[in-house]
Amino acid sequence: MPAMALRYAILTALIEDDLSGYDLARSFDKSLGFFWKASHQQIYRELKLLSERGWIRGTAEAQTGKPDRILYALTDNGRSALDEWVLQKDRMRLHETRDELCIKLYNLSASNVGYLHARISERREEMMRRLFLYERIRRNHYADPDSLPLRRKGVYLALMGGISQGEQYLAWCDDALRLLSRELPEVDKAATASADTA
Amino acid sequence: MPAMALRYAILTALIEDDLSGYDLARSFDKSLGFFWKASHQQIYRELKLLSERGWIRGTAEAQTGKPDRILYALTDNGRSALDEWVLQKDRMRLHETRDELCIKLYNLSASNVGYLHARISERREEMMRRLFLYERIRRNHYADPDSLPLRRKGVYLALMGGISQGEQYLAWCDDALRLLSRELPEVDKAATASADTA
DNA sequence: AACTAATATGCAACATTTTGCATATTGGCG
DNA sequence: CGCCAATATGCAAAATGTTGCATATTAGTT
Repeated sequence: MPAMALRYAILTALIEDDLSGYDLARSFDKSLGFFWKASHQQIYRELKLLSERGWIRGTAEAQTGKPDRILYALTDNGRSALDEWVLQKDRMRLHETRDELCIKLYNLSASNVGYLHARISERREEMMRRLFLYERIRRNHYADPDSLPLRRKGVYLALMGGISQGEQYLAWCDDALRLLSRELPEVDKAATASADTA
Repeated sequence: MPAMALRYAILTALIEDDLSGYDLARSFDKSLGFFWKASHQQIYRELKLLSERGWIRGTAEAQTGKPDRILYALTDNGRSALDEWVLQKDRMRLHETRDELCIKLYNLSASNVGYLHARISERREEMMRRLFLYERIRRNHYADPDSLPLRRKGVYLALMGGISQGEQYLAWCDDALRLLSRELPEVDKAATASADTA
């Protein structure tokens, strides 16, 4: 059987709560989604497969003020499939950044230094936003890690990994922006400076 | 036209040297490959397409002691396609870890804590090896970043990103291993301790 | 002389992810 | 009332990545 980590990410998301496809799509935009992204199409397709396989059970539910939705719950079969998967060998893909920006940096030149500076600034902003979110989750749910049940300690570790990686990324952005601004043509430099104070 | 970052990663690798498919496959195992991995099949397929499109030119070359190979060189068309791509909008995928291990951590339990501890140890080892490599490249080629030509400064930035991310990852592994060992059953704990000293 | 390893290239099938489109319901705004 | 936004679900095709196999050359080993 193939790797199909998304499948197990979905099962994992269903451990504590019953969720609809829509809920899952949104939760893959945060929390678990920090480590694994998925579009709603991937999720709906997978939900159908999991349902046919009997690993989850869907129940249609009428909602007031909104279209009906299907709430999915983990079955016993699904639960044990998940437990088995955790113990299965995974291919150790060690943090391949897979960010086009890195390749673009290999092409740094006078004609694109301004553009790349701007892209890194954007990423810095975006990471900042994400870190606020992480930190909020941490404060609200993981303030006292020692007192957490074992499973939540695992989630806590993943979260802390995300936070410290994010902080490292911010620091790198700052270094990169500093180096690049020294190479910026004077015109761009002025524009960037005024954008910073705006 | 689609993103196809691999295509441009290959062109980037050909900026300074002419390389064969085999050379590329190996260079995607280091250097550029820290940011973008590719199998030899992906590379050969792409080389053929790029060749047909006239962005690279392949020249068969007899070698003494080895089978013939095809050396590829960037053409002027390829060079300008690459320059244009750098300035094109990329989708900002912010460091999605995409490591199954993170999802598995969300499933931490007494029955898998030993297994997960072992997997994190492996990753720590692997990252250590990678960092040695990074550091060697840094010492040999980027010891004095200020004196580098502009393009190489970009490569330097990517490299430094890799190094500091790697160091952050090592620190996270240590934290995680410490937390997990406190949850290890006594038998496993003894086994882990003796493995450490071996 | 057969066997193994490294070099060097490639196809076909499959798995996975992304993109573009399509549809329906309800609530609020102007 | 018509339009827009959010909720909620889904198909089909294209792009991208992985796996398994196949082939050929040369060097060194058994």
